[in-house]
Amino acid sequence: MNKPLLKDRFKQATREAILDAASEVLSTDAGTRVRMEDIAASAGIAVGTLYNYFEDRTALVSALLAARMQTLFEALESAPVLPGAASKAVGAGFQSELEQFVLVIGRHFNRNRFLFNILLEDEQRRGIDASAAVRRKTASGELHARVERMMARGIRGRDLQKGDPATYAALFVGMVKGLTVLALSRGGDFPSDGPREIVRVFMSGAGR
Amino acid sequence: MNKPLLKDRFKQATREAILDAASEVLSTDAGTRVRMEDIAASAGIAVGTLYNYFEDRTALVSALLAARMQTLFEALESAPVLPGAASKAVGAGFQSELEQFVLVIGRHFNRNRFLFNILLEDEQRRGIDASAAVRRKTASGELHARVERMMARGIRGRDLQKGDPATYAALFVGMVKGLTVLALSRGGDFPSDGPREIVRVFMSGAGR
Amino acid sequence: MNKPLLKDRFKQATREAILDAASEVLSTDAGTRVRMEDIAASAGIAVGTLYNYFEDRTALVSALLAARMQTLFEALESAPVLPGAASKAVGAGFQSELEQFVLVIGRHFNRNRFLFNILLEDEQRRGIDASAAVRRKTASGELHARVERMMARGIRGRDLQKGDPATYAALFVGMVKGLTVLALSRGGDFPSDGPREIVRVFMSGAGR
Amino acid sequence: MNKPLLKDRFKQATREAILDAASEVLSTDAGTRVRMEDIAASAGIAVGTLYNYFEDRTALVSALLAARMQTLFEALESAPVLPGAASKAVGAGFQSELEQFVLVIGRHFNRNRFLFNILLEDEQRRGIDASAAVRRKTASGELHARVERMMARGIRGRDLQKGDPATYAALFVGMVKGLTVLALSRGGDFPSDGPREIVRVFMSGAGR
DNA sequence: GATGAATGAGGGTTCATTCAT
DNA sequence: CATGAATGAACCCTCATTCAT
Repeated sequence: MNKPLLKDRFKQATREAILDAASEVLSTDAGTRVRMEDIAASAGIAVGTLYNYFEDRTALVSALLAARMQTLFEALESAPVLPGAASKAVGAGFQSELEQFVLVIGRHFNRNRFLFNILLEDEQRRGIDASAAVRRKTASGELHARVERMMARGIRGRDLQKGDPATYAALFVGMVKGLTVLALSRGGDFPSDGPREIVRVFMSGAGR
Repeated sequence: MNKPLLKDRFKQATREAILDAASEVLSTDAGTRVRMEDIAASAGIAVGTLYNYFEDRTALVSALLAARMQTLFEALESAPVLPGAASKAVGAGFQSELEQFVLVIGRHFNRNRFLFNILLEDEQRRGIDASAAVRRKTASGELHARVERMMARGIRGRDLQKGDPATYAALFVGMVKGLTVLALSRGGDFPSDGPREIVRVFMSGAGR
Repeated sequence: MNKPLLKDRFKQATREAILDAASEVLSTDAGTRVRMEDIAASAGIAVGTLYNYFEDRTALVSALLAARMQTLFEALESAPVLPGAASKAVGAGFQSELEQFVLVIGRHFNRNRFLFNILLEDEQRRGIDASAAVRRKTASGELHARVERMMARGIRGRDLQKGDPATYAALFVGMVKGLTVLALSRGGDFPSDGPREIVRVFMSGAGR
Repeated sequence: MNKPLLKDRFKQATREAILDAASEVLSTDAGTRVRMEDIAASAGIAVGTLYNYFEDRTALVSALLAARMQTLFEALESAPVLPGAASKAVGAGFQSELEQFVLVIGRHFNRNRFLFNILLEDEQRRGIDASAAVRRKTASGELHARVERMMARGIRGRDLQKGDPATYAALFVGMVKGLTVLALSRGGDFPSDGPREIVRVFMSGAGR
């Protein structure tokens, strides 16, 4: 009998519907503190129901963030090597990896504008408890850690000049965010040539 | 008669004292919602008095942001050319300008951690009304505009490769923010070699 | 055909199981607000089912109280005369009756601690509508009425001095409750020598 | 300058006005859970104001109870010896003390019907944490302790037969409550001959 | 009839803003 | 002009009750 299974599936679906609704409201009313009632309305359910799926407001927001980051991480994981990336040019592999990374993130941001808001909130909160353990748990902390590993690999593989991987990661992620902010402020999507631009500047510089 | 002048001066001083207090609590209790009462307490005055100087909470925060950005802009304006910057190397002038820029911003962030939080909030709100006019009025918008002008100059002066000045600005500012976030998360100050690192990567790239 | 009879019997059994469960949680979590869900969980059924057996929360609690009082009243009714009570001493019969009464009540309280809580709630509600008719319907009102009849009998039978039977009843019941509260506060049972003590003081006084 | 003093006095007066209002509502809507909004309305102030004087709902109710018990205890303390109490009859002093005690309590209950409700709530809560330390802190616990001391004194002074002072106290307080409940149910005041009746029965018994 | 998720009115609490002193 | 208590709209959360399965 698979009844319980079906139920679980339904429950899971509802959870996700709620998260989608929350995402929706968070994207629309960016910057304003979103009320539980709005999330419920957006999901087409009653306030009380929210509490059948999430302990409280904080739990809901955390779950939303975690879910979206989870998706992002999976996308990053399964990113196919860029066509033509298996080029012979020195460092082509690493550059492709970086471009792929930015591409996936850009796409993700396009679909989850709210994510950006949450991520920023996340960073603000950083000041409060900045222990490494806590940092790792935050979404942006985890993202940073991944990039840092990539950078360390780049250094080891002689694709990058020697330097602090964390600093490289910070600069690189900063560029991605910078371009995202620009896109947001222009009301458009993350530009399609963004990945190439970022990687070009990051690897070879903007100077002549 | 200069009485009104004195009064105005006093009034101005009080305004600034309030802004300092607000800055203080906003930096300290970053991430937690700061109440008007907290700001008043930090300034050593009564809540009601706040409203004699600022229309409402939003006005106060905006004024704080504007004041600090004003200071920042003045500092950027009056930034002395770096010693030895008048070097003969091609592009040295532009690079110095960039380094100087980052240096001043870094210093500023060290003194106004709260600024970072506010700036982030600022960006979040962007989504709501992203018209260029509005954008220009926001603090980070103005900052971006300045950098964009710098980049345009760099392109014209052949210090930078051809490209979209806004994009260059976004990447550059992004790097600065990235390093700031890293510093915050490490609980330290903006690194003293930050300016050089950023400009190096931005101009020449991190690749080999 | 006796099917409906069986059904009724089953229904009655379920009702009682629910009341037992309610009694259980009300005794355990005395003082804390007991939720319908708690009662259902304790009974091992679903919340919705509760409403198949009782109109609403109030009805359930009332039924519980009524059932237990019913049991108490039956126990009082069928109380066997105390062994050796048929003594020759003047008033021995009446005293025995009182002792028996307290004994049965004490036993009952030991098994239904919750009862005490409910009874107290009951009294609180008294203030709202204190008409005699209503009073008679409440559990403690009925209890009081019974004691009052006993006292009236005592007066007629010259076991008690002349006086207001209701007042005698109030004092007597008050003593029983007093000893119960003491037992509860000590975390123990109603003391086995309680009946004798109460009747001794009530009949002969504590003075020398 | 006595301004702060005046202010404190005003603040204190407001606190008491709030407590009076709460008392009023608690007496009127006996048995129903009283809402903060009702207390505020009854006090003629806004909800928010309540929180300027009391931490939260619990604090308010506790303060009310404590204040009223405080008044009661002071009344008990300062109770004048009953006229004619200095009689020569053996035990007259002790009996007077008891009567005086009941008289004061009865009067108090007449003015603070709500108190009764709270006290009962108090007892219900007893079951949860019945440690002696906690018990002493509750209002009814303190009342009981006082009576117990009186009883111990009575035993030592040979006014009472030997026995457990706590038990005597429980029986005595029970009688007082019993008579109070009777009065409440009749919608009247604590009877003026109540003290005499109670003490008569307690000391000499109701039997012939 | 049993189930338990959905409902939504209701209650406690917070805090930006006002205004009498 | 400063003060800070008063205000009350707004928000989060609970839980008795309903109803589709």
